[in-house]
Order: sequence, then structure tokens, then C-alpha cells
Amino acid sequence: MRRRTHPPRGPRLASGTVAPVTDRVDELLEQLRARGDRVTTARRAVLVELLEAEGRHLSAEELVERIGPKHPDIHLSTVYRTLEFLRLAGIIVQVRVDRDAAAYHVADHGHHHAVCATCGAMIEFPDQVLRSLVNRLARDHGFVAEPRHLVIDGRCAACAAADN
Amino acid sequence: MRRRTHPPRGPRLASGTVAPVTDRVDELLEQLRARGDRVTTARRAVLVELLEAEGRHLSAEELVERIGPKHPDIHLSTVYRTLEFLRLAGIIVQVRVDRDAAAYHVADHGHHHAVCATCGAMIEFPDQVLRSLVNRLARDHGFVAEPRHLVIDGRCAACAAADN
DNA sequence: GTCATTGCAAATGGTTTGCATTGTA
DNA sequence: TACAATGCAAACCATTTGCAATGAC
Repeated sequence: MRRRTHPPRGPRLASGTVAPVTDRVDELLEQLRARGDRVTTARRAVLVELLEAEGRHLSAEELVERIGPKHPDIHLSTVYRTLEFLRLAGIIVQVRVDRDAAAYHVADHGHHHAVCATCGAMIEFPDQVLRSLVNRLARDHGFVAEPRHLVIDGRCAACAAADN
Repeated sequence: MRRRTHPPRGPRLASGTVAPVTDRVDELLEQLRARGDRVTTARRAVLVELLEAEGRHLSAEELVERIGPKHPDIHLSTVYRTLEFLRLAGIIVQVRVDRDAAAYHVADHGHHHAVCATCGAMIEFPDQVLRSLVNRLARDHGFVAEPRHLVIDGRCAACAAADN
């Protein structure tokens, strides 16, 4: 609620690629240093993978798998601790669907998910779709909603059409 | 999605109490019989407790504790299976907050929760607060939202005031 | 009588924790 | 150097599952 930054994915380069993930990682790690937190191999590695996933959510397990080749010594429990740390630091967001393993993504752009109860499809929708809900909670209950990640269930267009 | 029933809590009696829980239980069990499903002691017991909790959500563990005195032989695993069965039947709704044990309540009145990230307070709000969100998902994505229970985080009025 | 449901015990699987060691500042 | 962060192994705990016994229709 103090963060007003809304950093774009990064400046586009001629090739159509974006500024190296490393830059963004360094930027985030700098935030940690500024807070007086330590910058470690594990923290950097986790951020690199999350950023390279480009919005795809990754679980702790998936992260160790991806980190493995580069840092075979980074343990699953460390990844869990790192994720919790980054979450508390407000740098990443945790996503829960059902009882599946929690997944994480960088907190850049607020977004939410609608999950199809029939086929499991997940569609993403932006923060602003929640605006009226947020306003109403504020008006009616004085509740200051800060939806970091919300999951709503129902049926995707295809399954709704298929009826059944 | 075929259920259009919106049974009131039960007819008010002169005393201000409502029709006995048993009536409501029988009504629900009748739904099962109609579907060709079996009515068992465990299913009745679980429904009785959920109805007697009057809206308070109960976990599987809490349910066995409450059922214990009357039916010491109803096992935790049976309660889990029963809850899953009733959920699929559309009779109860499962509620998840964080990694806590899942909790359940009868599917009577749709409602949702706003959870305070600071003090943990939960405020309840009715289905209709989600109307514009639901409409928008339908319009923009063809997604037919059927929010059975949604959890949104933020700060309750008190904690928001305390700022910090 | 038949087949779903249950009791029980054991397995699962994601996540957490205790502790000695390592690495950052 | 000092103290936070990590590796590892073991613990946790809600939930699930296999199987034989039981109960509903």
C-alpha cells in the first residue's frame, strides 16, 4: 500500500525481447539490501527463475528442478524459506488453488484467476475487474481490500456452452 | 447450476426459534434419496452438526469431536469422505483460508469472506456484492462465475485505521 | 443379496523445523 | 567476527487410500 511502482515488463529491445532478467533481479535484490536484508545465492536464483517464467506460476518443487542444473546444492527447504521470505517482503505473491502445491509469481502486475470447475482451465483477469467489489467493501464495511491474488470458480465459455 | 432453491432458514416459530434442525436434515437427506444416493448415519450426523453450528464453519476434525458423543464409531476418514460426497452433491460448501484445515457449511445462503491480513478478522459479505464482478467476467471472458465461496484479503476497518 | 459405505491403519505429499554448518555483511 | 541463511534429515498434519467388514436398499 506504499508501493506505487508499476514497472513495465522492461523496455523493449529492437529484437522484441525485453531487458535482461538480470537487471530486474538486481533491482529487486537492491530492495532487499536497502531493507537491510541479505542477498544470497538462493534468493537470487529463485527470483531469476520466477522472472524467466514470465508470469507462469511456479511451485517450490518446480523451482528446485529449474534451479538444480545451475545450483544443485539449493535444497527444497531453502526454496520454501526463500519463498516465504520474499512473500513477506512483498516481492512475490503466493497463489493457492485447491490443495495443490502453492505457486508463486513476482508481484509486478496484480492479476487474478477464474478457474473452470469442469475442465480446470484458468483464465487471468486484471486487478481493475475487482474495482467495484473493492469499492463496495470499503463503502459498506470499511474493509480496505488489497486483493493480491484471488481465485473465483465457475465455468469457462467452452464448458458453459457444452452445458451438461 | 440446476439448483434454484433458496430455502429460507426455516419458518419462524412463535418463540423466535426456527423449525427444528431435524426437519431441515430430513429435507436434505430426501434430496439424496431422490438422486438414488444412500442415506447413512454418518451423512445424517454430519448434516445435523453443520446445521446446528448455524453458519459457523466446521472442519472435519471439529465435526468428529462434536459427533463423537453421539456416534463414537464415526471415523475421521468417514467424515472426510462424507464431506466430499456432500460437497459434490452440492449440499455443502468447502471453505479454505490459507493452509488451515478446510471448513464446511451448508450451501443455503451464498456468502463470502474478507480476511484482515493484520488481525485475522473475517467479515462476511453476501453474494450480491460480487454481482458486477460476475457480470464483467461473463461479458469480457464468457466465464460463467459461480462463486461458491470466495476469500479476499486486505485490512479491516480497525487495522486500516491503526495504519502502521 | 448386492453393492455402496465405513472403520481402521497405513500411506501421501506439501510444508515445516531442529540443528550443525556455511556464507554474507 | 557475528549472526542470518542454508543443507539435511526428520517431523508435521491435513487428507487420502486399500481392504475387509458392515449396512442400506
